[in-house]
Amino acid sequence: MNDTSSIQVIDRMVAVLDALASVDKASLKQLAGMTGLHPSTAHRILAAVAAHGWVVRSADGGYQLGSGLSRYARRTDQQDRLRQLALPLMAALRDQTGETVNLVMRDGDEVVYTERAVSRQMMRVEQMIGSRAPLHVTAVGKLMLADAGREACMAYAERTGLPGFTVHTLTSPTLLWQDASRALVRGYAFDNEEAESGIGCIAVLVRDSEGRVLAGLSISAPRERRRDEWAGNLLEVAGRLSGQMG
Amino acid sequence: MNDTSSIQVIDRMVAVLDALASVDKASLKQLAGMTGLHPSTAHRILAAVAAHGWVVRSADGGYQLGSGLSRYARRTDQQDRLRQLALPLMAALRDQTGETVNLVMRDGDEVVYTERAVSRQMMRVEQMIGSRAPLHVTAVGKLMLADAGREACMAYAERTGLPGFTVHTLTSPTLLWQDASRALVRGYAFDNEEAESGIGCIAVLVRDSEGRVLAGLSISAPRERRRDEWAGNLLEVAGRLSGQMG
DNA sequence: AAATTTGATTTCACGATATGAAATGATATA
DNA sequence: TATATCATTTCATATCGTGAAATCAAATTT
Repeated sequence: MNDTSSIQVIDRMVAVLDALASVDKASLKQLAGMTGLHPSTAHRILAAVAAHGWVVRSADGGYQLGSGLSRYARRTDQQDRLRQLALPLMAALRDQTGETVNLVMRDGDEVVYTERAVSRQMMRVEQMIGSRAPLHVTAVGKLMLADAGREACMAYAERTGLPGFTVHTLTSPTLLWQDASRALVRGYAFDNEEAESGIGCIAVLVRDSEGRVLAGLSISAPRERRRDEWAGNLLEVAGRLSGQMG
Repeated sequence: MNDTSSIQVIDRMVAVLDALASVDKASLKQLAGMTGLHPSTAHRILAAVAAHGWVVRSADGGYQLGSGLSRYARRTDQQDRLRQLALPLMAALRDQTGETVNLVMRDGDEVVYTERAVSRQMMRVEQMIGSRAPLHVTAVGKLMLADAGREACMAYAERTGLPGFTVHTLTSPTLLWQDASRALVRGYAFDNEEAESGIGCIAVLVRDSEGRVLAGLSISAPRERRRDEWAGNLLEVAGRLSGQMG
């Protein structure tokens, strides 16, 4: 890893930590050798990161990665784990319904399509992974707005002005809140051609064990092929995911 | 967190990452405010860590912790998770057998007692958490030696000289290898007063899904109370733990 | 549209700070 | 005991990170 950024010490520190991650445990000399750093420099860097619990020293003086690093990983690890756990379940859901299944996460005032299992039919709905959409035009987004509460939802409406995408887009704050809050209570939300004409969705939220929203799960299909019964399947998968996430 | 180590930038970087970890997402100005750093400094530090994937920028320019950090956390997180998962199972095992159950990890040429469920009987075996013992005098240690292979076991024997702790300690390299390798095949190992007179153990290994050894699980009891049947219980718990560890 | 504000980013001269050679300590090895 | 090996500390030096200020980019107001 010879990436170089603007701060030398940080690059070197990353090199040391990477070296340490690749071997579980190492002596100062080994680490200095692996990174090409002067032992004195490696020592100083290790002492600095050790002071923050990022590395610990075992009885024989060897260095190991410490538990202090896990506080940063929790969130991102959780997302990776969720993705991994979700993928097979999403594929199964795609096979049951024949339609595209999306795993969607929130970023600011948008949802991001994070993972998907694409329908195998000729006519199908397909979002690019990484693509984005405003909260109020997607089924998942509406659930997330509702979950954030009336106040936050209204603030969102004011902030964005609820731009219309189709004639069906909910562009009135009160209508949006009504629709969203009802969906939240019900447990699943619809998108009736609110983002794109001819396309309909059903979505549910995936939560962690403390009830915090991690992501949304949705099925996107041509409007006339969408079946309301799929809500049940979605809820079951979401429940299973919630259970599997610590 | 005003810990100060020997390297200023690293302290500041930790402060920035901690701030970021506490809020999920933040702007440059917010982070500079939270850490008391000059925006310019915060910006440079963020750019440096971003170059290594430690933080990422979302669509609206906000900073978030990135997945680049998870590579460091995997190992230590795994240990924490194992401990958490093991504790209730260990308590159940303690209640079934009435004896002390230990979760033991390897560190160099020693095993470390990491977690335990202590027997409630008047006469019981009790190791301090964090205490250590050489590999060849413990049941878990012998399994780990065998798992590392004949060569590594012999190297260990040469390196340490297999110091004797009791008259029962295996101080001959070939006897040690025989005993250990047989135990590995069988799936569980005994310690017949090899570490301390009057104390006997049974132990098994806990592995991850790829078969790597994560830890050992042992029951320690006064020699005459030890029951060979406990091996079955231990194996069942170890298997369940292996299954629950990704 | 133009003007204003706010925040992000870049620049740059300065001096604090990380550097690494060498000395010292601490342990293992012969 | 002597010798070697590795970890740690010291310290003079120049490098490297710093932060004030300038610039750039957007959002907001007039």
